[in-house]
Amino acid sequence: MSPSHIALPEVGKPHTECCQATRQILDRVGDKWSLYLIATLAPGPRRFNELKRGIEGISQRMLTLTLRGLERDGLITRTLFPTIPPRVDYELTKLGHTLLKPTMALVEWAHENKLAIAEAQSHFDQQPTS
Amino acid sequence: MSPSHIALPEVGKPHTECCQATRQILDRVGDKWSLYLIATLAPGPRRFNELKRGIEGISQRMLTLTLRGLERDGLITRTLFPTIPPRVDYELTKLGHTLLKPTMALVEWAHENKLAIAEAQSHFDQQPTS
DNA sequence: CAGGATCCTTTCAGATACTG
DNA sequence: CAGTATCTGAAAGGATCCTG
Repeated sequence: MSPSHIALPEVGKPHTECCQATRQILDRVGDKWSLYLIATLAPGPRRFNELKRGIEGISQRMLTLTLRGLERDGLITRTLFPTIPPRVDYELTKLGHTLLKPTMALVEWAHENKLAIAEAQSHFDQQPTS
Repeated sequence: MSPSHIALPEVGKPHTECCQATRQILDRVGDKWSLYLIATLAPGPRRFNELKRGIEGISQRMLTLTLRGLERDGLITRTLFPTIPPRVDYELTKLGHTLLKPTMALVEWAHENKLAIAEAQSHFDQQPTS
């Protein structure tokens, strides 16, 4: 209910509500396959089996579920061509494209800092089990 | 024994590789509690029970695990004061602070588009089960 | 105070078989 | 081709008890 323009509150404030919207997005963007799909769809529309072949390792089930989730959030569209055999195109919506930008910012951050992170990890893992 | 490093099969697309490193980050940032912790730690160091009280709903177990993960990634530091009773301060590292910026971009995106998303969702949920 | 160890329930995700 | 339905093992996560 609070019309907060700041999504991440301070300690002590009931921030469950304002963070909830963000968590939804991050759950979506950060889940196992959504990012791959968004990236794969960035250049243009793709068909179901194109995606399945393009994203190796994804199961049919997870591809379907992830596509449904993205579609439900309005990030992609699903277009059915009632031909025989049927053809379905998936494509990023405008909303999906706007998500691309902040997502890529995070991608760049990850790329720029992955060495530092890997270093921190291996250093942490070498710590004696105190 | 098992392949400890993620070896995503070659797809022929360069973005696959960058997504793999990114997925690690997004897994971290997008998991259930990390964002709350990073946000809560943004203003300054906090103690264990401060965090526990400040982030309503988090269990002790998940707080500990999430803190360990963030520490392992070099995003926060853990400082033990060997007093009695003991005191532990958690604080964002420089790396952690740099993550704040791209994260906030995503947070803002989420905030700006949550209405559109909610709308898309309710519209999707009203679709006849065809 | 700041956790570690354990149990136990829920959820996730892969494999498989079937359909318009 | 583009899915749906079901089963099952794996993993996440909460609750609880115990410790330096």
